[in-house]
Amino acid sequence: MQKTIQQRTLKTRAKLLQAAADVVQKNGYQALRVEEVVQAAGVAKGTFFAHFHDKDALMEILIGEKLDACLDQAQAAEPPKTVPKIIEALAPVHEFMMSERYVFDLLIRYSGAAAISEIGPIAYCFEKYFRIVMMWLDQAEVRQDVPTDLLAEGVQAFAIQAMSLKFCALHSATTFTDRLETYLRAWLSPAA
Amino acid sequence: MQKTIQQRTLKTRAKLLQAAADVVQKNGYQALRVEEVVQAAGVAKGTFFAHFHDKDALMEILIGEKLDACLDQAQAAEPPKTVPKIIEALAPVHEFMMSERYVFDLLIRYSGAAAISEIGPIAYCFEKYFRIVMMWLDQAEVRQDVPTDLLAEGVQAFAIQAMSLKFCALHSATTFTDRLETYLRAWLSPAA
DNA sequence: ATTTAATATTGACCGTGGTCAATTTTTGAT
DNA sequence: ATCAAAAATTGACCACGGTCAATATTAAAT
Repeated sequence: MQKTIQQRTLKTRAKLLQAAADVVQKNGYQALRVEEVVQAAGVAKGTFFAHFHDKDALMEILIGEKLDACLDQAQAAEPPKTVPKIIEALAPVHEFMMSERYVFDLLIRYSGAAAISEIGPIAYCFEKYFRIVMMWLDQAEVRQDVPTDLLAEGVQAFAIQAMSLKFCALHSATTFTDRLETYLRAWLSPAA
Repeated sequence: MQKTIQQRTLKTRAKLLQAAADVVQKNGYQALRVEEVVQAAGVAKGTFFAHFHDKDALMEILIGEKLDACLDQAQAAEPPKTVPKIIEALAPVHEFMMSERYVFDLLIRYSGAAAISEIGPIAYCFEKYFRIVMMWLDQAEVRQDVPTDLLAEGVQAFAIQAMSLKFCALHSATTFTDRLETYLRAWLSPAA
């Protein structure tokens, strides 16, 4: 079983990705139409699905790339040691995650790898988020009666909860940041 | 502005809901096709959309009803006072929420009311979940340094996190119950 | 009983994601 | 250079959710 990847394959894929990025740039993720992408890329519709399993797979790549960049940005800063600083450091990440309802839903849907053999770009980002927070917590003034990895998982859970509520009219009295701060203070503060 | 609802409206709606429930019974939620429902109900496709804004709206009703019943079941039992008992009491609820990937995704998507004026069945259930847990926690041996409503929100957040990971091949080593127990012990235990 | 206005139903039609047999292009062997 | 097998591309076609102008039915007024 041999598998030669032709040059044009890479070219076509690049064209599709570029075209898709352009389309997103114009109207956001939610409004992206496969038809529009293939037209902009100058290929047939079937070609799209020869390169990406479905529309979601393309979205995973586009959104994953962006999210990965946000995570890099967060990681580049000085490791935060307090709850407000942690929230501040994660701000670009959370901001992007909440930028569109569509984006948030897709992120949640693909946050876990469906199969071990194939970790998608978004599941990878969630792992990265986890690792970054864990590293921070290792050197922050937080409760020590619980393992750091568990604390980091909790931060992720609370961040998602706070983001969920952000899209919820019922709880719009409190801002995302304030809510997350309340959560994390209760979760991370050292036992009195 | 008067609005007379005709008798047949109620009848047609009931027929559609019954037909939909039957279809779900046979093949689950994920596989439900609007076409199949209207055929089983003996009405035209347009009629369906005169009664429900879209397919999701029907799903919200069907899934919301079922979830509400599960919550009633949980509430009927003796108020649990320990973490394992709480998890046990919530078991039927979580079981249903995880019964299908499709169900879980839809629940998350509609967990927050999009508009204050119109709280959907699922958002209502999430509120109910929150209220039940809060009542339990008021009389349980849990940490007292944090308001009960915040504790209850946390339980919800951790439950969702644990369910998410249940669908994730990467974290399938631990069972849902074990994971949730770990989370809740760390979150609810009184400060040492 | 008729009329009329409000309400409900219909089904042909559309938009969009996704499929696949047929065709074209590339690669490697001779 | 020629040819055969593998790989990539094409676009007509399908599935399914959703729309809407036309039609049918109901309820209330006379």
